[in-house]
Amino acid sequence: MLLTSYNRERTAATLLHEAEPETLNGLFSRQPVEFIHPGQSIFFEGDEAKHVFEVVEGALRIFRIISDGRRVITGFVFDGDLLGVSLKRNYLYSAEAIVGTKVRRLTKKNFEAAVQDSEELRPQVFERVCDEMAAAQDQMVLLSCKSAEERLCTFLLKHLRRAAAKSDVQSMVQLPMTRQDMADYLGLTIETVSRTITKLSTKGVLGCVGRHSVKVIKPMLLAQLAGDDDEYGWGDAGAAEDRRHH
Amino acid sequence: MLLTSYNRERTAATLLHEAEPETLNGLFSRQPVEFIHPGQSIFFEGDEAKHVFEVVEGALRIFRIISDGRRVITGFVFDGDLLGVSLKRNYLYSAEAIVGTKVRRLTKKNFEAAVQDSEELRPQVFERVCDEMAAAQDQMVLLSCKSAEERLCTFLLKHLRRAAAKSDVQSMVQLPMTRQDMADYLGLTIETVSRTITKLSTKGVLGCVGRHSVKVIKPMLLAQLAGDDDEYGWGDAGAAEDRRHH
DNA sequence: CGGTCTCTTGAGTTAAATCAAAGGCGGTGG
DNA sequence: CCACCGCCTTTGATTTAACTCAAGAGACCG
Repeated sequence: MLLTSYNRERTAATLLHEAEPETLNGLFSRQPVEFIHPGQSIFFEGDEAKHVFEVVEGALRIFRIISDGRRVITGFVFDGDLLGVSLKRNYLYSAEAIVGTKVRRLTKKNFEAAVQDSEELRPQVFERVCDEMAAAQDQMVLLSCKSAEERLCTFLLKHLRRAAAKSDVQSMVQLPMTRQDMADYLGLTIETVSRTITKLSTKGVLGCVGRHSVKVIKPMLLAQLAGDDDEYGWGDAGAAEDRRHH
Repeated sequence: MLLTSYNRERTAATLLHEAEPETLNGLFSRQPVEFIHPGQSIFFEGDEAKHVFEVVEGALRIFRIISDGRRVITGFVFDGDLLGVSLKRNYLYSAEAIVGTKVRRLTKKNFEAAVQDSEELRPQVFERVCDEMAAAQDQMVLLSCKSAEERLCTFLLKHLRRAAAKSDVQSMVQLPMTRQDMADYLGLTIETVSRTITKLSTKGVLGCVGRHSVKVIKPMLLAQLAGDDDEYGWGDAGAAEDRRHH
């Protein structure tokens, strides 16, 4: 609602028989790009969910403010991600740019109409929603029982994989968000985040380069410290020790 | 895979033009009912997600076992709920009956075919998935920053509302799960759950009746202690105090 | 009625939060 | 280009809510 262009939008029918390979992101390709300044919001928790957004470039934080004024970040979205797909009537969270960000939008109505009519698009939406659910589950596991160090390592590992997938410079991870953002995302305080990063740095797992990027020196150790053991253990099933928390 | 009946199933086409009002649960109405004993699983994390289940009666716990043997319960499902809708290829969690439970199943293939072809069913699935996402978000908020007391009150309140919606006896809440289940769901230990319930009981908020049900005596106070302030505060916007955690 | 399993209660420990202050990065203006 | 200022981050000291360990009490079953 703070945005400038009230974009003229193509109808669902127009959207359809145009793009050749029919990708979800393709739906947005003719929409005007909107620039969001750092700290600016694209919608607020409780707003009517009128639009679906595609992030073209940049990064946003997705968060809720709870009764006592604290902020919980439920996720970050980056270029290529969609925002606002799995919502009924209202946004359940606010979305705010972390850095200068470019987005495109479609009305929810047009987005859904286009998806409904396409045999190709429907499974793509389904897949995105499933991924979102899986991420939410992982986050619940993290918040339920991981230690501060495990949380940070899990977080960094996720971003390392993102970077690797985009074939960026090996082992360099860009972290556009602040320490406070990480704290609010990981269910920790800023001090604990800072101390834990320092500790990982001291251990030689990683090296900080400025405030917003780290170089991962020992990715294997990082993965081990994350405590996921990616996909249930390494075969020694039934070794349910009596470990409890942390 | 532990189940007995390898049900003959109607085809998607057959499923469709039969039920008059076309509800999601209606899809399952002709499927055979399967009985699940307490502690028995209907599927395991990692299994190929072949079926979608409708819970007819009873209660199940949905959980993951993490590398060190601990269990994280990501949700409970009760009668009327569907299980296995928002999954791609494999189950992300195990599902185990808490008490004697009745379920019906459809192959994922048939379920999805039936849904795809129906203008009435598609939005119903979408709504269920949205509710699931919303529940996951709420749980993240709970795990991120709520105290033990707030967690328990939030949990009890949710179950109180369930009971109220089913027009059961006012203020009596059935809790079929064990204290350990609650602990694994709320990110606490069994001792903390027990102590917190005792404290709430001492305060006169509720009274325990046996192990598996409580009588809520002061529902308003319970809601207050849950710390949700259902939908961002009561108007005093901008009163972001300097409160931090718990 | 006795056994087993679950739950409660107590005592002590700990990881992370809180409170407090110093350090350093980045932007601005002289 | 450099000095200053503000904000973010780091580091230190202390507190605390929840965890761990341990033992006893109560519910439910045959």
